[in-house]
Amino acid sequence: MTRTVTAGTTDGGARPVPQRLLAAATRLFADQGYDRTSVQEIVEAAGVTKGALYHYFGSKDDLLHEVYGRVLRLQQERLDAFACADAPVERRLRDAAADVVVTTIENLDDTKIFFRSMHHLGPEKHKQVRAERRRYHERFRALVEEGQRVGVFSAATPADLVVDYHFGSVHHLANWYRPDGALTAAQVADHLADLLLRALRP
Amino acid sequence: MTRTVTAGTTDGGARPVPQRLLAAATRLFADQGYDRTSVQEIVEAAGVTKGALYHYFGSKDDLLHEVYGRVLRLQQERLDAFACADAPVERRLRDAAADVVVTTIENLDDTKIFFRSMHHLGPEKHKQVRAERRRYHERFRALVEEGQRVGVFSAATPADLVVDYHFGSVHHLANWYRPDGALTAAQVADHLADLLLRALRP
Amino acid sequence: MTRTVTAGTTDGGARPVPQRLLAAATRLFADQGYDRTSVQEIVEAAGVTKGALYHYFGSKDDLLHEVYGRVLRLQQERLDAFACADAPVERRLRDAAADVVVTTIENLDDTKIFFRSMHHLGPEKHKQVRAERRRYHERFRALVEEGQRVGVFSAATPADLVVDYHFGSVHHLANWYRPDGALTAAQVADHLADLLLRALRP
Amino acid sequence: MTRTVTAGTTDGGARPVPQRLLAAATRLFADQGYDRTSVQEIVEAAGVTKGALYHYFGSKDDLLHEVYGRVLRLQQERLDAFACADAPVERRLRDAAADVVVTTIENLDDTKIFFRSMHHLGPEKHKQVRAERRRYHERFRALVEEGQRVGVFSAATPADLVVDYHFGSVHHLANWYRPDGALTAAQVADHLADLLLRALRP
DNA sequence: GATGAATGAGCGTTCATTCAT
DNA sequence: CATGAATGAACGCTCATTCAT
Repeated sequence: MTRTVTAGTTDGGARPVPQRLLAAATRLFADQGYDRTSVQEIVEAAGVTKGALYHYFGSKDDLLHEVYGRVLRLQQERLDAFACADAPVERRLRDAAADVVVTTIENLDDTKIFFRSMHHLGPEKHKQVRAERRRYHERFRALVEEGQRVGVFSAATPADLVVDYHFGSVHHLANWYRPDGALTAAQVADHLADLLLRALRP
Repeated sequence: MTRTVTAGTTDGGARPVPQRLLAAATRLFADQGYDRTSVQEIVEAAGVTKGALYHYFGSKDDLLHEVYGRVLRLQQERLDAFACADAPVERRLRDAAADVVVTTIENLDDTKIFFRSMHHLGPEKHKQVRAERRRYHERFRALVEEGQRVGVFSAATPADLVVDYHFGSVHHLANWYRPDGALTAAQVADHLADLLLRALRP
Repeated sequence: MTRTVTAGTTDGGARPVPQRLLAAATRLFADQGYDRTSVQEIVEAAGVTKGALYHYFGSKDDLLHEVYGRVLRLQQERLDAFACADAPVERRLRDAAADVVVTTIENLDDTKIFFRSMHHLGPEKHKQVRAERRRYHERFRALVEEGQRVGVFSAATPADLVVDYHFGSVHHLANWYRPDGALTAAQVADHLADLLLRALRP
Repeated sequence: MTRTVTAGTTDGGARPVPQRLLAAATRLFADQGYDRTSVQEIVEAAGVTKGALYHYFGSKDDLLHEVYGRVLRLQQERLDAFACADAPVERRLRDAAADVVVTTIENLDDTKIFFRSMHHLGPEKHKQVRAERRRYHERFRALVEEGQRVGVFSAATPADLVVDYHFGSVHHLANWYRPDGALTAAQVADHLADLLLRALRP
């Protein structure tokens, strides 16, 4: 029951309330988990009251759903761009595989939320997110299958499993990657894409 | 599925109370998440009362900690066995990589809990689990490094990253693997170990 | 169902805003009760915004008070007309008793609100309504007493009690009368007036 | 989800907690209405905490349901006793009609709640209460019909309507009867039963 | 060893009302 | 005239934990 947001606040150039709420919720959900984050904490972090939150969002669950919508839209768009590029399939897969790593690292909070809190969505929203996730998976799988068909990738492993293998490592980034660590996002992306392509060598 | 009776069973033939509680908690935590599972649900599922739970466990948190202890112990033991085996390093790594997949699938509930509920542990228990997890990671990494040193594995990718790559896919199993799906645990393990080894080909 | 336009209608042909609000509130209060009806629901049903409601009415409470005012005025007027008619007292009482039944059934929503929501009015409005109600009661009682005095009605029962006996059954209509039931409003009115007159036979 | 209450408190001879809660709720519901009475008020009046209330009752709604259960049971039992008595039908109806007045006056709070708050029950409980109420109505109607059949009562009015006529006045008692008024409960009962019987004279 | 009544703090949510525009 | 964002207080309810028995 998300209400459409048309205008923002005017007080002193601050970001509009719904965006402030979404940002606060994203950070808190990622840090503490969905269940451990109270609505009170969110509104305090955003500097508004509960009433304001429920003016823009139908429920705490809705807030989570919005986060999912944002990250799903972003990733799908980027994947589409790479998959449709005019390049050999091994190049397109490599670029897509590396890009999802970079994008994930740049939005680590969203990713943490994505994989840890999916089951907190109500059944209907859960189903919707799973469907969008599925589309994403299949787009990626199509690339792998294309490469296997034309013979540049080994067909020893089912394409589905290959996709889950790679996404597993992407998902796992939220568990170990630290921005102040030894590797930049681009370096990690390069290595992980490399591992995928090497694993697919015929 | 162990049936070892260690402490005072009162109602002849049933498993002792602490084990019944642990089993009930494991299933419920995996199905609904730690926060969504009430102590009341656990004791009802185990067929005891709250008093009994608090007799054996100091807190709900303790219950979770016990689950972690069990799975960590199990995985460490198995890895140690494979790592110390008398075989070429590529064989030892392959066996270890495949075994963690099988073990994970056989204990999917524990794995779900492991990755989704770590942040529910209190700080000191959290630290303890992370330390044990680290030891496990390093044991595995040592195998990769050994292979790289002796030249049977490519050294293009840092060993740490290789380990996280593989464990990412293992962790991800809880998100997609279904016992009634197309592939058996052994087949999945074979494929994933294969992908790892192929990615490491010099 | 009046279509009298008293104040600034803006959107050609629709009833003015205050009347739309009052009608919406009446229906909702009767269906769900005063407390279960939110101001938001009322304004949505009336097709206006909250600001508009608070422009015309001081509070939600005010809305309820208006409903009371309308029904009280209507019933008092009708009773006065029957009581002052030029006819024998038994005829006048009978007609008045039957008319209040018909009027009540024709405005069942108002009646539901009347008896269920009186205690939701603020103290001074409550007192005011009770006073008007009292006047109505006394007007009716006067008819009974008149008949008792002239001997056409039995004086075995105090007139006050007779009035409450009849009004009890009128009040109760909202609990059981259904427009699609076996009896028309007129038939019910006839029967109830009959019972009253028969009970008063000397 | 009412839990069965097996034992009470031991501190100082006070009534057990569930009974204290029920008594407090009854009084408050009658005085202020169901919606206007907060759970907080109830527990404060009963001298316990919310947790205690929810230990014994599944919901606020449950509390209301218990009140209904008590009054329905009581009235049905009394009606049954009078209806089955060994006496002419006019005597049995008169006694039953008078008794329900006395019982109602003695439990005016319950009656207020009964007629004003029925629609606050959830659909399932509502249906159940309506069914029990229906049984009561039919038992009473059977008495009227019996009298009409044997000719001691006029058959001019449908028996159903006669019953609603009388119950209307009983229901209405909560709106006007005051214990410190001019009439005792027995006197009011006598008069109202009288009116009913006189209305039914052939 | 085990019970279950009771606590107390906190939860997500609702809502009549206000007020700058 | 009318809007709708925002408030602030209250709501019904949950739950891990304690403790007298």
